[in-house]
Amino acid sequence: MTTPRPAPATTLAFDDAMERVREGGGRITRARRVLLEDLYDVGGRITAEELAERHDDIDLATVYRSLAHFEEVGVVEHVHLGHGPAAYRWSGARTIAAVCDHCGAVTDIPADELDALAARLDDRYGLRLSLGHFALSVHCPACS
Amino acid sequence: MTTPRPAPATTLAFDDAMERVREGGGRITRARRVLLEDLYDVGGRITAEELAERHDDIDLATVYRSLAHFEEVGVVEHVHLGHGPAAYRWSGARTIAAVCDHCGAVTDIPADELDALAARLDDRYGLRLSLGHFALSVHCPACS
DNA sequence: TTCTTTGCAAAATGTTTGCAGATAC
DNA sequence: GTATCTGCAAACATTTTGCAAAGAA
Repeated sequence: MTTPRPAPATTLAFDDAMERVREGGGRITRARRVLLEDLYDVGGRITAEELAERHDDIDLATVYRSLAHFEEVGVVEHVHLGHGPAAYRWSGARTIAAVCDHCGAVTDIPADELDALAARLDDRYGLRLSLGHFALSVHCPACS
Repeated sequence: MTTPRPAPATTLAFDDAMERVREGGGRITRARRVLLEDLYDVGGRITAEELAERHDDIDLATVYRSLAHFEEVGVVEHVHLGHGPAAYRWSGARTIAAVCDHCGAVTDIPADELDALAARLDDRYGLRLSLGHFALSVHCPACS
């Protein structure tokens, strides 16, 4: 089989993110630059603790504070995957997490699978589905 | 004796739940009976801490352990509403929670709004959508 | 210089566990 | 009688906060 070319992982460029961090009233410190680079490079989801482990000159509290600032200016988002710590990733990915209730496996599914639901919720209840902060709970094939 | 209780919107009868608790290898203790009655009567979602507050002769640890046992035998289910504590409710309700990212307001929507999505996820990814343990993240009308 | 951010330690929050005594069966 | 359940206290996991020193603008 041919390996499909990966879709662009994000619509948010690295330099734009830096710009937003600055515009949000924040300073570009070494810790923030390093964390932002790492989040960008990782592409997928990562916990605050994992980030701190990868940069043992950056305190976990600093990681949390940086992530909070990044979220405020919209360059990262976090999701709660059931139990355990929150998972952070670079903004703009067009997938949402489906977490297996049983084994915890995370499957990413294209966000547009939810377009119909989103339209309906908006229509009938005035609710705007928020794709970033949201995980689906499922049973994966292996656990079904 | 069995206290007759008005039936809330669930497909699981109170006596059946008691039976399941017993069949699951569990004993019917005073704490369990009281908690089960309260969960049944409340109908909606409630946190472990709220349950403990309503019954100050029952320790919070006992509440958690009882809830865990109730979940094992399928008479209650819990959902993570974003931040904060998990919320428990009697099994069998056919609604799912939509939590406002911004203000935390919870709107219950009929579970069948998700039937189409569930069918599609099963079809395309082999994932079985799990309605119990699952909250949608939204912006409510007031916060939009 | 001035205001923000950092590291460290401590607190806050939500949940789980160990243990000795109480209770259901 | 005996295995399970309970209360209490302590541990645990994740996240937040206070504060003095370091760093960005």
